Amino acid sequence: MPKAFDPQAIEAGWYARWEADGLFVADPQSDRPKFAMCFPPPNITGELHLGHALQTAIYDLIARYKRMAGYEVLFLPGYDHAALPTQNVIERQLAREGTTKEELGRERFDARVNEWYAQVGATIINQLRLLGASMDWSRLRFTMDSRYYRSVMTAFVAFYERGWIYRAPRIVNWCPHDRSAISDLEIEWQEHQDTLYFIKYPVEGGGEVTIATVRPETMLADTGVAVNPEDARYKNLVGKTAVLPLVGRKLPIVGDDAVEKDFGTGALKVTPGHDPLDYEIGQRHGLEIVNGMHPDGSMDVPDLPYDGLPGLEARARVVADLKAQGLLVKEEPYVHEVGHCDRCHTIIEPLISEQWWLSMSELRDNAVAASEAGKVRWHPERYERTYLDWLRGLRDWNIGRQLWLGHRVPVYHCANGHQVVSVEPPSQCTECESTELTQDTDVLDTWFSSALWPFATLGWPDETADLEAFYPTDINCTAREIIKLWVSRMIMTGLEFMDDVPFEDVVIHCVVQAADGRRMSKSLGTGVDPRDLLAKYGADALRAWATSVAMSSQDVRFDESRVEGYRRFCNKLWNATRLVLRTPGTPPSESPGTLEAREHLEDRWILSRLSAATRDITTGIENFKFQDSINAAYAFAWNELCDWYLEAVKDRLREGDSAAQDVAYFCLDNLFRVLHPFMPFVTEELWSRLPGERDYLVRAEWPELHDRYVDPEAEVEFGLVIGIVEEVRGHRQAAGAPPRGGRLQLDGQHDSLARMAARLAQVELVDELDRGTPLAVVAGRVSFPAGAGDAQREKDIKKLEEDLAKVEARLDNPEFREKAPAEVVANLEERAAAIRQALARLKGEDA
RNA sequence: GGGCGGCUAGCUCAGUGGGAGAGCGCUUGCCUCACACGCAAGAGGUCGUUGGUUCAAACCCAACGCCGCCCA
Repeated sequence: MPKAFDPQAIEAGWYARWEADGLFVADPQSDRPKFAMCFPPPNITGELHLGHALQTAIYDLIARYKRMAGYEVLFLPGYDHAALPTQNVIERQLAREGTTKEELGRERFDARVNEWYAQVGATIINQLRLLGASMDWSRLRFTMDSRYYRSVMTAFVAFYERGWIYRAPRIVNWCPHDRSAISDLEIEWQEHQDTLYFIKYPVEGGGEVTIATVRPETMLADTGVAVNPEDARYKNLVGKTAVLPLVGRKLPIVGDDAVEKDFGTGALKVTPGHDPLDYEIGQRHGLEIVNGMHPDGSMDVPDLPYDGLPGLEARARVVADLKAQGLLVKEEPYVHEVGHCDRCHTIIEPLISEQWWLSMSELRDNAVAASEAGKVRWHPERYERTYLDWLRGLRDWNIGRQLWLGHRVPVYHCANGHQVVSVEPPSQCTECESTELTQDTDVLDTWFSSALWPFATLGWPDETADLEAFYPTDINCTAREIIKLWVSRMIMTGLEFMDDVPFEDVVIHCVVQAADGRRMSKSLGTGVDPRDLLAKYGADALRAWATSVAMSSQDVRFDESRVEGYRRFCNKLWNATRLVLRTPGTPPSESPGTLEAREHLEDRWILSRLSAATRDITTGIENFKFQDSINAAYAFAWNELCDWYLEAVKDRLREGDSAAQDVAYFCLDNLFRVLHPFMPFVTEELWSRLPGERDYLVRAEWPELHDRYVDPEAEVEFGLVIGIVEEVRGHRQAAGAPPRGGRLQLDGQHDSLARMAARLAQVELVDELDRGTPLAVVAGRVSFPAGAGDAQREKDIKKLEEDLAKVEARLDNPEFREKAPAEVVANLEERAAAIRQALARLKGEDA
């Protein structure tokens, strides 16, 4: 067995064996209780990032734990076509090649997309394997698979037939680069240094009104002017008509409460075609809607010199012309938030557009009711409120996108203007029997298809065995920002089509930031590639780190040294196993387990600690407090098993003592089991090296809590041994004595413990100290030949005296004695006594 | 403007009412026949500020300050 742990040497081999032996394939017919999770499908835009690694680690730890705990586990993988981002990636590639999708045409573009799917899909799958994700690859799903496609179409048609899908013109967020509507959840707000322009609009019958705007080019589509009816400055203008400069259009002046008196001049130009608030004002006052923009963001103002100009150029021309006409009153610097497409970073233009909408009223109400009935539990709980607040204010969902990539809306238009909606392409119009049918060119918002993920992946709308066995799934784990985009929508569609919530627990994990607190992103150069970390530290270390931070109450800054720490932990496990394995003689045939005849204190102690650790690790996972689990396992393995137990039994092991072997193997066996969900590779490897017939650790049983090994007496006694050893070492080092040697005098009360301590501390036991300066320790006195630690003793005495003063001050307070619980008072008194005793020994008085 | 989270050791973070913790880093001594990816011993913190509740506050309440996220 090599001296050091090398993750690269073992990881690929184990994953291949697990997969080849079908350990992750779920059986819907199994008698075991079912446990299912559908992995959130990563976007097929490229490689997985550190956030995916963290999420995968959480999912997989739960999957592996449940598998060991006796469940039939389905952990279903897949990926998402992510229409808008993927189209962006491919368009960028085409641009580098000097072409465009329009030049390519639909058909060749589709071929190109399919190539991309194959390539990136393979990359994603490979990365999930490298992380050790125990996914059922036989059930791999892609949102563009033909089966999945049919699920999406079926859902659309079902909604349509309920009358919830309709087409209507509304203000939407338009990305001029992608030439598509996007969701308001896909907008990034950035602060811009802009200019606020003050422009005079003449009023018919004399006078003028000055408005303020940061987007003067949109004035070309103005259809009104609005003022607050309470505003004394403008009261007399309401009902009059302004004349739009540069255009000459007549603009009714209306009074509307939505106008802020304090902004700009208090008078607002109203552009219902290009601003959501203006749209509402326009609706209230019956103002005309003018669309002044082409889909690519250039101006659509026929007969005006600005027609066809890109937005910013039009702005410059408009401003120059206004200035020339003396209508530009002034310009002021102005800082405000501007919306950008979160995929291509183009400035979003609100514009009026005809879109497909899904009515949310009933879906929303059902989802709210389900939540209020407690059918979904949130971890941490506070996210339930965030979710509900958003849900209650939910408006109809724009499900249409004007993209080339995605699920085409299953709406077919016939030559006579009829509309047929059908899962399969119809051969003729249902109304006029025309066979000239063309499919609507819109595709669906990607979230429409991913909203169906927990049941479409299981075969819906067919009544499959998987659906029967595994729906509803159990847990969904994701980042905050996905709650609205995805989690809420899965809950709504699950209730609608499956009549049940898609999962019972929602686990929200933290977001990993760069070390300097900035967002991790490739474009900022702040990203960390998980593959580099895997190469340096191994999958186990990366996963252990991920699970230790995932449930932090706020986002965490990435700290590579913590990943490195877990690699060292793997190495520690490796070497602890080496130590036990080199034990001579035949290992106990029935190990682990025949541990009833325990004579040695250290055996009783470590088994008691093992029981406590197992309990902490198990409850940590059950309560989604993964950091508690990994911390408990780490502390047990390193600070108890390695630092104390193995040190204490080294001699026994060397002599082939079968009880010590038995306990040591039992502890390692159990430790590898409870660590397996966190660090699957190294635990599988080491477990397989333990003696005896062994199947895979993947399907070994989760350990019981071993209550019979809980042994408070052993914990107290071994605690004393530890105390003596630490004190001896402390004094020895303070005295500048060599690491071994010195003398310890027995006190007659703790002699057997002192003997064990003397062995561990490598100090000589004597009946009577004869020279050197004696120093007191719990079980006697210790002395060292050279120097002796007077300075240390003085420090110790001082510290103890301070402690004692604090404790006594509290005990002297009559109110404390009166009102505090009796056990608290007793506990404090014990502490005071212990400190006094220690002081007495240190001062050389006999206690 | 509203909401949420955070402020604890040099760094990254645990810790929900009675003795301030971990990992890494730092100092010192050790290649002790599992491990130098190690062993041992240490140093280091008025728990953001100010009030309040309580016999007792890092923890509960209020206000404020700063950092971050979400929504408008």
